Amino acid sequence: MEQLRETLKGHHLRTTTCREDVLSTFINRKNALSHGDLEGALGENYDRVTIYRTLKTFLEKGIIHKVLDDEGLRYALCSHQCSEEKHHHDHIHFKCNACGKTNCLENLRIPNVALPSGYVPESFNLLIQGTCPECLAN
Amino acid sequence: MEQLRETLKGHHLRTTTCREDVLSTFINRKNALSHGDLEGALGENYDRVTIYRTLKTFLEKGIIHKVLDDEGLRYALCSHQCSEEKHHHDHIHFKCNACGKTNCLENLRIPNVALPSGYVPESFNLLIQGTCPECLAN
DNA sequence: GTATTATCTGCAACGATGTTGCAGAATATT
DNA sequence: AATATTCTGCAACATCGTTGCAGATAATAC
Repeated sequence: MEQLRETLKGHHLRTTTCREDVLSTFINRKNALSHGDLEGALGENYDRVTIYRTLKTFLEKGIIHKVLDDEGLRYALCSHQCSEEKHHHDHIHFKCNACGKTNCLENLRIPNVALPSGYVPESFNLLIQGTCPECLAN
Repeated sequence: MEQLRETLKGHHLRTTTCREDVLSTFINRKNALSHGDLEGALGENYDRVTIYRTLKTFLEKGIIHKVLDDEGLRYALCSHQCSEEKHHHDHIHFKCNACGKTNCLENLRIPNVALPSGYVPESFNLLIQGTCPECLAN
């Protein structure tokens, strides 16, 4: 509760109930969420547009980042502290084909790739699909 | 021309002018294309819906595969021979932030990633963003 | 070459997704 | 408590993607 406010203040955002609720939804569910997921969870309390704008704001402020899989666009919390100025961009995301959930594997580094000459890389984004530990156990 | 027909026949598809045109657009432009790109190129000749269905069919038959970047969904030719039964899934895509084009780096392998225990990977998809050789030269 | 069958295409309508402008509401500041 | 700032909800719109159906086209059989 109090922590949510801290996060918002730390990114120079006013604390509103919508922002608190969106943020806590990201924290409670641990996987990446689409706009639709959030609308499903909070849609009765807030307007679709407000949720879109909240996501956009969180993106710009570096609170969340985009996650892409074969189904489309989702968002996940940035655990490395990102800010408006400096985004930490390299991510590995794992999507489970059984439960459909996608999450961010925080502590892994993407190994170096030997690109053909002339290609100058700036950011890397690796999506691995397979089976997650929870689904493997069942 | 003749080659297009061969490709279509090889995937058990009827040769229609729309399919030939979509396929040759993929071959001529070498980068990944969105539905909008194809609509821009062929939209005066074919209905939007037909282009959507052509893409869907090509996907199912393993002629093209999805390419995702931060802007959305595109498609690129499968150069490794994919079929309806067996798709070759591991890809490295490079998106140039200068010209905006995305293409598939065919001959690279994605290096192994040491996943936490319990994660069973099936396919890998790496998106690298940066500057491409053409834009670097200019 | 013509008839038959299977498939593809265009049209219309619809649903989902995402954006913009603006007035009123809520927050932070004094 | 008053003010300035910024958020939110509403309405309207633009884009993207899907479905049903009738007519057109391609492959097959004759």
